[in-house]
Amino acid sequence: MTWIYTISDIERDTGIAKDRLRVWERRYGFPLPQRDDTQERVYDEDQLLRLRLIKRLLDVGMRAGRVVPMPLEVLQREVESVTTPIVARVAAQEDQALLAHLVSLVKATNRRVLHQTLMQIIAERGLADAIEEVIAPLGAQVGEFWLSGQMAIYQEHLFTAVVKSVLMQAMEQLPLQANGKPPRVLLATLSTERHEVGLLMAESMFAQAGCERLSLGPSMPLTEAVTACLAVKPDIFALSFSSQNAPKEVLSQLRQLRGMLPPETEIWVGGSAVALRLIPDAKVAKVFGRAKELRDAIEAWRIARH
Amino acid sequence: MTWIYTISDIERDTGIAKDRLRVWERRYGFPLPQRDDTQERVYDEDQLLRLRLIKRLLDVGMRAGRVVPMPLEVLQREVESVTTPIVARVAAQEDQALLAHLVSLVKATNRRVLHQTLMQIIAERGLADAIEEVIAPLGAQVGEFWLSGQMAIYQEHLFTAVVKSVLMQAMEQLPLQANGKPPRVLLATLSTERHEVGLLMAESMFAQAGCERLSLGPSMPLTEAVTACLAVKPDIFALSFSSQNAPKEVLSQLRQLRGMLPPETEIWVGGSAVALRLIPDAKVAKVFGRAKELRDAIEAWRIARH
DNA sequence: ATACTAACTTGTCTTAGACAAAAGACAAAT
DNA sequence: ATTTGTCTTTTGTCTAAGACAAGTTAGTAT
Repeated sequence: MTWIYTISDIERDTGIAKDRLRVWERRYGFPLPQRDDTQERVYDEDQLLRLRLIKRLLDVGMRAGRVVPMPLEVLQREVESVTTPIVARVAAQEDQALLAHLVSLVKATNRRVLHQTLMQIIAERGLADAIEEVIAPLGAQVGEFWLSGQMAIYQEHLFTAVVKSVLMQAMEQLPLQANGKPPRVLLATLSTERHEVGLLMAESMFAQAGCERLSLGPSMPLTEAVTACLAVKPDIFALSFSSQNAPKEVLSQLRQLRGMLPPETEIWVGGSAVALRLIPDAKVAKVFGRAKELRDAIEAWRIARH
Repeated sequence: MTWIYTISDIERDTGIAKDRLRVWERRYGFPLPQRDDTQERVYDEDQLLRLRLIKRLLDVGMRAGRVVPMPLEVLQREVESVTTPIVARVAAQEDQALLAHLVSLVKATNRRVLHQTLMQIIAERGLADAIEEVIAPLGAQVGEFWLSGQMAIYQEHLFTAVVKSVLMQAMEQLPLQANGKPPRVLLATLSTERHEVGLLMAESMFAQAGCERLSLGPSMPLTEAVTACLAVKPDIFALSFSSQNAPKEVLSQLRQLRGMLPPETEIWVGGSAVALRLIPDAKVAKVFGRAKELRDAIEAWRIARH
């Protein structure tokens, strides 16, 4: 079965605005969709696939003029060279077999066994290490498979659903005595961000450290996040940005936030958004690349403040 | 503090496309935003509030030409007359005090007590009744408060986060022997839908009935939902549509689905979308207005098939 | 090397016109 | 009294090309 898509479909799927698609067509000659009987654009599967890859490369900071005209094979090579090192980096050698097994569970849509296996890994290694060593790398790998067309979207959704459920369950099962300690943390994701898993992983790290936490969930408008922060007055406002976010958007939002929040509220950010690597110093926000840094930082905060 | 908004901000917040905002301005004279130094539209808080109410009325089927020019007070009256009966209907008299208490917990952002109270209610009444009698009505009430400006968005997000966590926890705690029975159910929300809670409530009902279930989570593209369904081959494909969905969009998606799925796969839909009330017969999909109907339908399915 | 300016890139806004699909109105037929 | 068919109006979304600001790169001067 081969599908065709309207410009709205393409916008919804890729997150590339209609205006942007039209102007690429005008400037770079791609995508050049067919037209239907009323002269409206009709895109095909190949173009959608290419556009997904293009979006990924733009998200890591490449420029449209270079990326948009690339043929499919070049795009695939570039995307692979961008994502593979990340996956290789995050997973330790001895866990590669485990990861391969988990990936096969995702591909087999075996929800129950996947859930059980992950819960068991958490029980063995502890929540923080399980996230750092297994769940986060697995997420990166699933994302890569989806992007390269080796995994259907529904399998990726299934994986996300299982991880959400596992993390929530694990947080509830943490020993109660480890609860309610400072710092008080408010967690959220800003309005453009729809990926909830990164936020849940961060929340899990705070939960394991016994912090008093309040998660607003995904997609808070910036102004509302400020309102929430002024009402809740947390010690730390923690945000997660996935690689789907445009770098300039991320930086501008963070700068706005820093300006609107009282200086005693620290802003901590994490996630795979490239923009985070560009944040110059700790004046705007504290950036976390790996889960373990977060654990250390909570420790450091407690020593500094108490 | 008073904020101003660009046309992009308004689109993100209300879900009304830029084109639509511009054409309303041309045709109905509202919203008539200020212009900044480069002649770009600048909207204010009042206009945003009015547009939110307008969106709600359009979602229940009113026409733009009538609704868009309405002054604020009329809009508020209309919205109230549309939502109040729903809230009044779903909550039993004896639970009104409990609901008021829960609402006050949401307003006080008291996550922990809200979570505990809801878990306790589930323990007392069972998952299905707790949803039907308390959680669903509470959700309707929170939504109404948000819409009328009596509750901040972050409080609504907080409520959503707590409900998600409570339902997931409750599902995990269900007795194991009640698991894995037919019908096999695949759950999802289509691409335009971002509200996950309705889906979780449905999943909870299936879980309590012991069904083997697989949730794909929110925002599946239609074509991918079909792919998933063909791969998983469930007895029932369950979908949730919130009132945010445009009626014609919902109906068209359901008709497409019915055409693409094998006839032995039943389509069950629920949620507050108005379009669902328009579905003529059971040929396209089975519609559920209340949680209890779902329980009966599962029972009926089992009797019919086994 | 560093800093400053100039040129280029790129996304998003602008305009106004066209049109298809949905909804409403209304008459004719059952 | 309800249904059916046709005509009109409403409404959202598409189209085009131009403008421009913010970001990036390149080139020159210090």
